[in-house]
Amino acid sequence: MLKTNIKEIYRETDRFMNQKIVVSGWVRTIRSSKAFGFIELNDGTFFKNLQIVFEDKLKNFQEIAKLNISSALTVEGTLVESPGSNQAFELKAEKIIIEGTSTPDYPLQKKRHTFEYLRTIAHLRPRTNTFSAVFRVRSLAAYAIHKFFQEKGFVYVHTPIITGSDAEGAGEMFRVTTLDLENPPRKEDGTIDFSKDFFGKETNLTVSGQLNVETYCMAFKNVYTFGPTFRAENSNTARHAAEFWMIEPEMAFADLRDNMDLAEEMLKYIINYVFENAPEEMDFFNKFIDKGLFERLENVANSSFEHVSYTEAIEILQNSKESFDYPVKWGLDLQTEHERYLTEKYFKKPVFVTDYPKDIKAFYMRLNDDEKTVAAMDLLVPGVGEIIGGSQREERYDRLEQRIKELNLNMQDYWWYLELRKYGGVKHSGFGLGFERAIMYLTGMSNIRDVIAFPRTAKNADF
RNA sequence: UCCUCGAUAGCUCAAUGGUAGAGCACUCGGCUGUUAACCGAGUGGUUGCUGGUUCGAGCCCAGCUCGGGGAGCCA
Repeated sequence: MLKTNIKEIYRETDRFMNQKIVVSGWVRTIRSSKAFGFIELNDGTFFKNLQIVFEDKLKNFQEIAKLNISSALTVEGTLVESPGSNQAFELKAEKIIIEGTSTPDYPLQKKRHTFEYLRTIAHLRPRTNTFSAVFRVRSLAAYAIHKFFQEKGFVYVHTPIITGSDAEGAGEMFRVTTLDLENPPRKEDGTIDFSKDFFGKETNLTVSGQLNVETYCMAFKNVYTFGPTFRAENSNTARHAAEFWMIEPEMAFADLRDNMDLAEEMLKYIINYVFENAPEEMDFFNKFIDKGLFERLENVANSSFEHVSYTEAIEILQNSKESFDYPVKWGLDLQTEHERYLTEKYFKKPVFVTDYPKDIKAFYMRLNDDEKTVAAMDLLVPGVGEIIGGSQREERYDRLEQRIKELNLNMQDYWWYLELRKYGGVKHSGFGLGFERAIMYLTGMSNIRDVIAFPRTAKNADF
């Protein structure tokens, strides 16, 4: 008797055909008549189910026929060719052991549910086809990212989750404190005395590992972080979460062009890896979630990404016949409608927009020779929008110091960041990839809440 | 946070200001190859919350809560 899982049966069918096997899994649906019935069994190892045929010669036939959905079973039997048209093989049951029962009020029907409803049962939704596919792809994509960087010799750095500085002003932060909020210690002037707090200073959850990872970049040359990130923005969109995962590579001796090449190579690598390792899941997305998915991803995997400077992008937008709600003018940031036009209508593929005006970008980005723009890049992709944001970093001590002053940031907070420029500072570049946005792009899922297991968004931290 | 649409049975949705309905799920019965199985019968409701208008409110008005879509912030 061969104990196996359903993935193996699909992948190595010949090895199991006409053999006695044992599988354990959960009931997705039961169809029964007087003397026989069919069970769709899913054991979690594979997207597809295994059809079980059971007949009334089983001692517990009546009991099996009445099982509720999601009951857990161990089935012994022989794998045989199936006369049905929807599956090549099926398991003819000789013994069925009920491992765990379910009840009639099981909230998941055999019918389609809305994603909104499934969010209210986040503990059960991984049992649905869609979430089974999304979260297997998510796992594979995470592995592909590590594989990609490790194969290139990048060192994985775990940057801190709790931070003592407002790293880059990248957004509102979540406070970390052990102070009694009802009655916090106060200084003589009435303000809260954070020297009494756990760390002896104000601390928050990180909004980016970038500044920390740059320190390891100057020691290991090529590094990356991959971890949770927190933004306390009151964002109510399908693309924002308060807790999300971000990949941030950083390369020494690399300019903006090297940076973009890495981003492009990485995205293509992930796409190819997922296609190779989750073909059934990708098929499902293409059929039921986003009918243009294959075409789009194949287009991306097989073509070169576009490159356009911010200044050129402004000209393209100004010369277009589109009527935009927001003004297009050099110096103003691109609006979502502008980004969509560029990537979805004009280029119809991923496009890097580079060299933005310095006033709309972060302090650490390298000032270009024109003194007006910085070596920044955003990667825009059809359907999702901005998926990557990166830059070549300002490696010149005096320039960086000047930018910190100009923006009225506290120089003291950046002393160690500045010292990287003092002791063998070299040109270096990096970017941030929003992991959930990458998963949305890979699967065609349109809401970030449906590509992260337990989404944390404004007014929602259930489960 | 702003704009906009919405909230009715377990789920997905109907219902001119005048008796709250369907499909699916569920329960019972039938069915010897099903594929969201099929056929018959049955159970199931404080119409999101609070207040108002009206002889009468699921429907009209106000506020609130939550959700969808769009925008801002960004990844």
